[in-house]
Amino acid sequence: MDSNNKSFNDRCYELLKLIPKGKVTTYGEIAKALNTKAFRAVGSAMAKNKKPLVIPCHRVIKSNGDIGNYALGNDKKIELLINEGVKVKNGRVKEFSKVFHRFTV
DNA sequence: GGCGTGACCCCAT
DNA sequence: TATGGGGCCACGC
Repeated sequence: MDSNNKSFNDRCYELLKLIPKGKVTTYGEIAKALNTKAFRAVGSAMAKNKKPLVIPCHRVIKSNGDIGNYALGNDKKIELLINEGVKVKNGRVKEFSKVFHRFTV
C-alpha cells in the first residue's frame, strides 16, 4: 500500500514548501500532518536533506518554542527567521503561537 | 536482514 | 522554570 511513491523524508520537504513566509511550524506538527509520530524521522530528513536552499527547513522549530538546529547552522536559521519577520531571542521564538503554521486546520 | 542513530516530544521531579 | 529520563519512527550501514 504505497500511497505515495516518494519517501517519508520527501513528503516532509513538500510540507515545508507549503509553509508561508513569516511563519514557522514544528516537527511534531509535520509528523502529524503525515499521520505519523515520527517526529524524529522528520528531523532526520531535514538533517539529511540535500537541498537546504530549495527547502525552507529553517522555518521548522521545536514544539517547545526552541529553534532547534539547522544544516547551515543555528545562527543562520535564526537570522533567516528574523529576516522573515519571526522574533527570535536567545535561540527561542517569541510569539511562537502567532507565527505557528498548521497544515491541518 | 538486524542494529544504532537522530535538526524530537512528553512526563516526572 | 530548569533538568533528566524514556519512548517514538524512518533511514543508513
